[in-house]
Amino acid sequence: MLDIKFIRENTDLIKGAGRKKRINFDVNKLIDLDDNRLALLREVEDMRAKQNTESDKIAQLKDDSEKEKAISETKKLKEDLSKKESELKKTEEKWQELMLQVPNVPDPSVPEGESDLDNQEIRKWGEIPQFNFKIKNHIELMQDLNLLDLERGSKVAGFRGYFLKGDGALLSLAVIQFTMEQLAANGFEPFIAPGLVREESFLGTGWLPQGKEEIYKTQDDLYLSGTAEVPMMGLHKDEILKEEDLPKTYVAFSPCYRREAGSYGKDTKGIYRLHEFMKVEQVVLCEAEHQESVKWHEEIARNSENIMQALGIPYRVVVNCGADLGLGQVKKYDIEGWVPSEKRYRETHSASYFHDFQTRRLNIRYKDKEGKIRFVHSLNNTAIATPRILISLLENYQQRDGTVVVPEVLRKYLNKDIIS
RNA sequence: GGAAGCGUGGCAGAGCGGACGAAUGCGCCGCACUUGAAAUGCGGUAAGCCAGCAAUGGCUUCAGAGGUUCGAAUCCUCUCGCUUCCGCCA
Repeated sequence: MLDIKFIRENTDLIKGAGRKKRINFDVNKLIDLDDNRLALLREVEDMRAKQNTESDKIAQLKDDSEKEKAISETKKLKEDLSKKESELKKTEEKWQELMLQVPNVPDPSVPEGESDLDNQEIRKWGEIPQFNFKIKNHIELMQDLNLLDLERGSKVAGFRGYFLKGDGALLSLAVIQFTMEQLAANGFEPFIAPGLVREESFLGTGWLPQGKEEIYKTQDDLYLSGTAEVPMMGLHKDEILKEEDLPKTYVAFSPCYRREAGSYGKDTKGIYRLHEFMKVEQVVLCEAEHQESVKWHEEIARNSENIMQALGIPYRVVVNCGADLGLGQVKKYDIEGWVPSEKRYRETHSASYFHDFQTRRLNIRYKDKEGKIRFVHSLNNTAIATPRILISLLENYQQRDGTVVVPEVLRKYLNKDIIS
């Protein structure tokens, strides 16, 4: 959500944002509706003022017959008022609906583009491993090493279901534990966040209403979140924080659920695209300055790169093009890990910032040094997502004999150097 | 699952049809006293929206949504949340 005043004063920016993000949005329609809304609002407020003064007068009257006369006169006012009020309410509902569709303005540094194919690589890390033997893909590796059961996974959990087992289960936990510890050491406060979450936080983060098809809903009207971003952003909903409490830097583990609607044909094999997975997410709330957002965006990207480097997974960082940005995102970097069997990099992390787009919806504010109340800025980035990360991890570390070397930093969790 | 209670400003907590955006305390800010601090005293201190260059004025908000009433923090209904007790469970 953007400030309506900002929208009114910057219609060209909003139009440009829609174009760049390939989102259809009619700003003029919103402005017209807003004119209408403001006119109605003024009328209603005048009528209410009158009603209030009349009511006060009645309270002062001593004489009963005068009182009754005044009451019956005021009744008419009341009827007119409630008609206008319902008109205003209808307008405000329409207005709200449109307001939820206004795209946030992407940063000028975001490249133009039609799809994720137009994302631009900005840096690379790591040597792409050269294998002098026929390599296995992650599915072959994991099945041969007894780390994964996909057949029984779908028997039990349906399409895209899986069991991690043996060292596969331990490795998944190890990656989570390692990441939590790393970020905690960087001063991020560790959390285990709920996966079952109320609607508000989805609306607040911008996952709803646009992403409705992507989210599981329960019979109790709770939703299963696809990322800890949702509960963690809900954490401070309706709060006014102190400036000295900022930035809030959180690292949160949660189970994640995604319907993957609209990706039926995609990545149907293996553990790349799953309905249920586990993720450690970084969430930052900072002061409402663009430079702060930019600084923390770089910082949370670096944190994740450090994890990739510690795990020894070659990766590249891309800056996402306009069309690959969500409604609320100002700028986004994806980190993509190298997948030897596909000879390409694939997304493992996604770092974005929103300015106050989310915090306006969630009403998360702080009092600055001058005592002014402002909406905080929010950012988030994957720290690690598993089992997806195991694809790169296992494939890059495989050996001729079909065993896999455990990255140095994970050995203490598995108590072994090699998975065989 | 059953029963009872509660939800008021940054926090605690009073108010239970009109004088209430709301006592009081804490916190915070300013001033005085002090070498400085503490303590004390005095004053100030909710948010959002609309109009206005501003001063200021108006509207809304006492969990949320409806309702009763000329008038609602206060009465009614529903929803959400919290607490306690019983049952069940990890």
